[in-house]
Amino acid sequence: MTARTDRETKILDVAADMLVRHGYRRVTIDDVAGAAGIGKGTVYLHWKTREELFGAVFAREVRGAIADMVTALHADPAVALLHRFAAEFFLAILRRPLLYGMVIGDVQMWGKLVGSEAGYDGGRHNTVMVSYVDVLAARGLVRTDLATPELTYAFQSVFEGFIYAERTVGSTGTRDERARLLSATVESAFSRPGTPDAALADEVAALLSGLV
Amino acid sequence: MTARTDRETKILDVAADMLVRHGYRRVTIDDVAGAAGIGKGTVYLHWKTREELFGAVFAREVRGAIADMVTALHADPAVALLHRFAAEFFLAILRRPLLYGMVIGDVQMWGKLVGSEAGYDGGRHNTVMVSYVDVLAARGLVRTDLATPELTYAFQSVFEGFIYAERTVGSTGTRDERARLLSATVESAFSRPGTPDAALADEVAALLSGLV
DNA sequence: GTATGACCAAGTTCGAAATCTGGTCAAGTG
DNA sequence: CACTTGACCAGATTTCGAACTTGGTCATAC
Repeated sequence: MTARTDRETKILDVAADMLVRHGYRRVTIDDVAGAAGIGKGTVYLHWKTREELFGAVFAREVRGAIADMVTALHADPAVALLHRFAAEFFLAILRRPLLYGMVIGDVQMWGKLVGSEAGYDGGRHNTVMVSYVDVLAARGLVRTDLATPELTYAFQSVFEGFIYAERTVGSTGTRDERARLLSATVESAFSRPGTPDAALADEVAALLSGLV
Repeated sequence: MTARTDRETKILDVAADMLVRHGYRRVTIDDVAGAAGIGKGTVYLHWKTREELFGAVFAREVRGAIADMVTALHADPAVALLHRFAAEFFLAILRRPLLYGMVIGDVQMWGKLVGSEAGYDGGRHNTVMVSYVDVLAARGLVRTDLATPELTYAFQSVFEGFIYAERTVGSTGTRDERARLLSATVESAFSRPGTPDAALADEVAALLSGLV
């Protein structure tokens, strides 16, 4: 059955590539099948509709970014700190044009799938972020004068502000420098000193994995 | 000549109202002239093109928001502090649907005028913000471990992040509470303790007025 | 000198015909 | 028999010219 999985991977690779290059509207199932070297009907053995196929492309991007975060958390538990987390996540998104396109709502790229929760539950995302911040709060790693929901809202606003600002060409310095700027901003805005251990990193990684 | 100015005001009032209600595409010069009780040709005695008319509507919104800021600065010099400034400006924008629509790039509302610098110079806006932050830096009212351009970039990212977050319905609390949350975020992220005097407030007001 | 609305060219909308494409499934393949 | 395929079709999309709308002008009216 691994041949089937390989084929699935191949189709998603092709679809992702064509999405980046031509955008949702212009990519047909025939195109994808052709470029993958299979018949159109075969695509439908994997996904019931076109929307589901592209939803799967998106879901894989999300899984990739989360996997990056989990890896980073294992390599260095300090990534569990809100400002380190922000910088890593920022880069994980910018590294993936399709993910970035979805976050900024690029209609040319994602067509009607923008903000359609295609293969991803935005409400769950929010819940997970609140839980994460709550875990940090319990360990005194974030400021305590703001309730967790407010702090999470503020953090997400800051984070998305930096993501959106990437569109502006007049950006300062390199992408890494902007990640560090985000980190410095989040650190002084929300973080409190402390050193996370592996257990905390695992807990955060587990939370993220719940986003599958 | 004041009759002419009155008429201009009337036309802009009508055009602004129709923009909010129907959006750029649906508002014709005939509509505006009709609702203003004048002939179509008369509109063209004030602006050379349709685009210029709506650009003037936008420019007036900007002037209104800046006037609010100048008033606030005079009423309380502490508004010159970055975090106070952020909260005031945030509310000044949200108070004006047309301005808010332009900031978030509402194409339905502003049509092709979104991001077209219609009657407003975005580059100048940036320059002014850098100058403002520089003034604060010179007085030790913001953190000094970041260069002014970086600090300004970070501030604007945070600010716009909170503006964009307003679109999300799942916002916490009231608009004023979110303004205070923005203020608290900016304060700990960028501000340093200090009390501005009237001279500083005037200086900042003058900078803003340069944006006409 | 000032205001107007009939007028016109350029742009937009409309509708029907032509084309394309998501999704199915009978036929083909190994 | 399990799997794959592409011809096929209905519904969606595009095309294209005709009908209509509207930005902008200017001769006329006041």
